[in-house]
Amino acid sequence: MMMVRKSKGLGERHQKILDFIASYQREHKHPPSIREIGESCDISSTSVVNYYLDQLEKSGNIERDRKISRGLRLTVPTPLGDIFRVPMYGVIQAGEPIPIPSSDFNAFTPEDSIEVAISLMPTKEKGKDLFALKVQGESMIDAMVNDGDIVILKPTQEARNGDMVAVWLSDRNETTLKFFFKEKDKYRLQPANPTMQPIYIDKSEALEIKGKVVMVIRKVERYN
Amino acid sequence: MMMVRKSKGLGERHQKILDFIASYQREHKHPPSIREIGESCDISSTSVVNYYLDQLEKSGNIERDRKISRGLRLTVPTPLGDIFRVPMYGVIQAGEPIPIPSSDFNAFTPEDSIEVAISLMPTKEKGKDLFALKVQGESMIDAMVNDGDIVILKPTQEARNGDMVAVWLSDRNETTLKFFFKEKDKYRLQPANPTMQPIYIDKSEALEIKGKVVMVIRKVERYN
DNA sequence: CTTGACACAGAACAGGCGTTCGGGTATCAT
DNA sequence: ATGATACCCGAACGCCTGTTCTGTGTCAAG
Repeated sequence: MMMVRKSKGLGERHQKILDFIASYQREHKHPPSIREIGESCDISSTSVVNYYLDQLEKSGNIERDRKISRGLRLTVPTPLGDIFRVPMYGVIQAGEPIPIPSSDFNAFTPEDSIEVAISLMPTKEKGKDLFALKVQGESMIDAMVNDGDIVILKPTQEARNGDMVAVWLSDRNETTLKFFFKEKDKYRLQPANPTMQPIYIDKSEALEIKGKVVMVIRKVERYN
Repeated sequence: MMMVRKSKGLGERHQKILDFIASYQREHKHPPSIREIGESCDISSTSVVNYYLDQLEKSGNIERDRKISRGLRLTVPTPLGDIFRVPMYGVIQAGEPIPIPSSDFNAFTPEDSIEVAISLMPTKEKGKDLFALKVQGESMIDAMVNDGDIVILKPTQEARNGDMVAVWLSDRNETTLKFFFKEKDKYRLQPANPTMQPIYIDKSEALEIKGKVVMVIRKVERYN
């Protein structure tokens, strides 16, 4: 029978070392030395630290530049704090409902995500629940959003006046992006294009706010 | 009279060291040592490298952790390789010419720049000469570009058919963003909004292409 | 011409740091 | 009991690296 002294994968010691590297890196802007890891994790011998680092490297948790001082870094969690990864959940188009993320945390694949510099994020909208959709079709030109644009949304069912929202009008079977205003007995949906007229939705009509638009990104490719 | 051996600020050597640190960091994921800097920049003595690093630290270009191997990092240009810094050169609006960067390298202040994740850059358009402009006014709605949007441009005087260009029509005293097509005896400037009609510019008219639009970023704020 | 700031070289020092080696001590299967 | 395995210690080795000190040549100012 196999020995089960440690739960086969990462032991407590491994995790502690990983955590220390991350926090040390945040604080000092550079990785710790072997001896510093040892002190922090109550390991009195550098060889033991080295022993664990070897394992962490084999298991893919860290990378090491041998022979180079402090030449180790975390691989998995992308410690670089300047970038924000937003999962891409699909497309948004006029005739289809908006694919919003399921309530539980589904592990999103990094392949299907886009990166945004956090300095570009508006108004500290840095909630971890943002998601992105790719615009399909030219049905949202009145929102100044073109085919192929990427819209970044924050899932919400409520909106404040002036927010740009993604709504599903089930009566009309239509998805649209508009600025949202609640008025006396109706909702006013104002296109982003100031030359275009708003549409009014009676409160009796179904209006499902699916998310708030935070950002639009357009990679300008060749005209087709 | 003052000595003018070096142009008072950062000399050529300083810049070379700064560049080397950035490229080394990108490649090795950790900063270079003093001796590595020396080899790369043709400085045979570590003391001279140290001498320059001291100056770069005093001038605020780098930070150093003394006594610690490779304990230096760039402060200003964000050496992390996943992000791209684009200088912001001003505003673009219909009635004014486009402020293109002066041909010589003018040191841009990081305050007036935006960061873009490198993974967002279209089609390897990662030339170092990109610049950004903030759109002022609602005169470019036919290009699907709204007031407050940020356009990222690549300076050029020529365009291929289908490129989206920023042009200055001196006859009309107008700046505009359009898709560019060269036809028999005229230029066709096609709005991004497919519901709008193109305008035609006779080749006798002055048409100055100032740059190619690479990307448009819109931070969606509250409607005003 | 002298002075002094400046840019640089070279060497030496000392500590930082990764590496390695010989030796321990548990736990578990045979 | 015995060996295998995992875990751990301490010390030594030696390169890596930042630091510092002495010296040299240049150039502008007094």
